[in-house]
Amino acid sequence: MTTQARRSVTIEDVAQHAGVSRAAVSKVIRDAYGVSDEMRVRVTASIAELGYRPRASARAMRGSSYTLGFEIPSIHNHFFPKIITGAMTALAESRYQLIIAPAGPDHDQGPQAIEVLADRQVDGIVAISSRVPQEWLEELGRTTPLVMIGRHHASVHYDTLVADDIAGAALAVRHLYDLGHRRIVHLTLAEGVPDATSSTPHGVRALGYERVMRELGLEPEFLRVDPDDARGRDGGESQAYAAVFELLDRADEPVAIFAAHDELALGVLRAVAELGLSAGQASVVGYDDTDIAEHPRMSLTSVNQSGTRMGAIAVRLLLERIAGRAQSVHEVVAPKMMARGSSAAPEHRAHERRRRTP
Amino acid sequence: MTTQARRSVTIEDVAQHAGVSRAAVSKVIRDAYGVSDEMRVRVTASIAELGYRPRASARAMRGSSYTLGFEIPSIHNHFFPKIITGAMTALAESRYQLIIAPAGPDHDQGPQAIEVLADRQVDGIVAISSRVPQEWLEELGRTTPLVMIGRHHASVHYDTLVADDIAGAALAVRHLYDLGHRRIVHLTLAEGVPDATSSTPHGVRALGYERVMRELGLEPEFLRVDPDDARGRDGGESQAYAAVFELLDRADEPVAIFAAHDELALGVLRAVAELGLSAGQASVVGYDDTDIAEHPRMSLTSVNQSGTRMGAIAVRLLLERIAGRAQSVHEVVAPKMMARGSSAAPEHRAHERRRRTP
DNA sequence: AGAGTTGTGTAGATCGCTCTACGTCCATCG
DNA sequence: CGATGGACGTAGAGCGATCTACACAACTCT
Repeated sequence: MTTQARRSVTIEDVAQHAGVSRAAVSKVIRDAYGVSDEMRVRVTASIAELGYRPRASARAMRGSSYTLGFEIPSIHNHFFPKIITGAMTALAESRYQLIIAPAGPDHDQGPQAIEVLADRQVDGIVAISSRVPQEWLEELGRTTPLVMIGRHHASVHYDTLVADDIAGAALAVRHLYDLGHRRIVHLTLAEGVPDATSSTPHGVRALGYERVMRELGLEPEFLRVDPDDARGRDGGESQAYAAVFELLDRADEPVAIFAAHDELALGVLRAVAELGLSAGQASVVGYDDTDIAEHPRMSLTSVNQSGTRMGAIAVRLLLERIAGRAQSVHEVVAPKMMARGSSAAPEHRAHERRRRTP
Repeated sequence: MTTQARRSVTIEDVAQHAGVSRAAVSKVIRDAYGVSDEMRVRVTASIAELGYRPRASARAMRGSSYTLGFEIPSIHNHFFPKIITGAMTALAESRYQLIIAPAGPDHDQGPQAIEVLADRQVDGIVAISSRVPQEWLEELGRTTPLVMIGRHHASVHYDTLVADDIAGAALAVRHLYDLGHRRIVHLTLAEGVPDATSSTPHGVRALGYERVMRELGLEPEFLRVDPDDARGRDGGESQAYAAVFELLDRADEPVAIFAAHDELALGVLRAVAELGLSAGQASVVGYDDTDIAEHPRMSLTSVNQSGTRMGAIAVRLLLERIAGRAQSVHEVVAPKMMARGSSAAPEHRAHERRRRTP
């Protein structure tokens, strides 16, 4: 294990050490056709002895970089780590490595993080950001294998993977309805926020919410927050808190709140906690079933869209694409309801009319 | 904005379009010396018109890839995103991009994630994993700018950045002592787990704990968990839960538990919640002050080591290194106590001797 | 005026790998 | 026995950038 400090060991060094050509070494490390057993053994030994590691950037120039890139819109939303975990597990035995490019705090940096990956010549990209124009993605998908998570529209040049958000929203609303709630408010992103178009998870959840509410003969009631308002990099938790605090403070009857994702739901729970309301007085349902939801102190009812499975599927789709599949695929996974303590049968507040201000 | 689908636009295309040499274009994009205003304008225009983006892998072959790599040991520990956030903010105005390589679920993959970054020819690496041998890092630091977070030992070939874990542990213990607690248990990682040597955060916290306990005339009492036991990728939360459940179930007197990090503390809180104990009966202090600690439903007392600041400092150190600084630096940041509801003055349990089993 | 400076641009080598094309050896076959 | 074809290796071009020279003006000094 002689390691020379100055310049690190290249394929040339290995070739010389093994007494063969560069091409031969290349074949061995790529497990390509045309290598005898004897040669494979010899080269492998040299590689080990010299501690050689092929440089991804050099490989990327002609062949592949053996790297898959994941773009995640926010490093704070605990849902994304689930996807990554699923992806890493799926990738464990493969020769591919995974790197993550987080989108910057300025949310308009939609494509930027994805470009970072493309510039790095990754062999394929999984992206989640909903704030990226469709055409832009089509363009990218034309040259790079691409899987978009959370796009309800199928595409020609890239694969899409999405949870059935209509069904998920229905699960949430029905759960609350079955508990006995009749005032069910949907907390979601402000219109104008690019996420909220109909093809995005939030947009579709809102749609599903509205649809089920009407089916149930209830009047939809939206509460919208704009996470961009906050320079507070918390994904809307504090906006949700403020908006819901006001709403709940005003309300005298039981209210159920269906938040478009757990981050928002946490803000809701904060307001509920500060107002000292019970789950019956203010029921909360989140979306994503992030790790923390299950904690007994949180006990947040949430819709699970199995992030780990999505991560694994995304990887599978991407590898298929890289392997050559031409036509695009649109996969949909089914969500599950996770009922917990934050939602309960409606319970009327004591008659002393309480009102507080933050 | 004519974008040719087939082969993407290279520096050669830009050069031809602008009627200059490749070298000239290269100078412009690197903002290098020897470009006239007139040329800069012309080239910039061509770049914009063609939608040219330099490929990081090609750049990396001779120059730099303008990429910094962050290795994080676990995608689940909510402390690390804080560091990333700080780093991204610090990097916002620079030409450098940030990518993340998460360590795999198998914890022995210490160096692997770091190697992934090194193989990608990043210009510098910030790594957090404590499960990497010192010599290995020295070797790496010899060839690549490297900042290690959470290493208490200074090094010759890389910079180190650490919070004062002795002081942090003292803050935690003193806080509990001042509340009136006398039985203060330290929940930390099992010996044998590589993290727990004296140079790692957990090792040093344990050391600090022991030291302060003795100063206060109290007997240290360790409770150790081994996160590797769990194939449960939860960073020890479930082990912590199990261990503490048993301890608390047995105890009749108030117990204070100082957990080595918030992830463990959440497990403790889970046990506390299930046993229905008050903060006075079982006080909990965590470490890292992750986002969730501050939530009123959690209200976890925790030691804050300002992850965002650490991220920003790490970036600064790395950029200094890249710029040429030769001798290594060892920075220490001071922790802060965040007292919240999970810790309270000891309160004796009601006399009916309760005992439950999971 | 000749010799330095600057300032600006280009040519061409080079980074470390992969890939195509081709050469060689050897066994098999008509 | 020469042709055929498969197995195994090698040579050398090429990927897209950067970087080191160096050329050529246009100025500025003696």
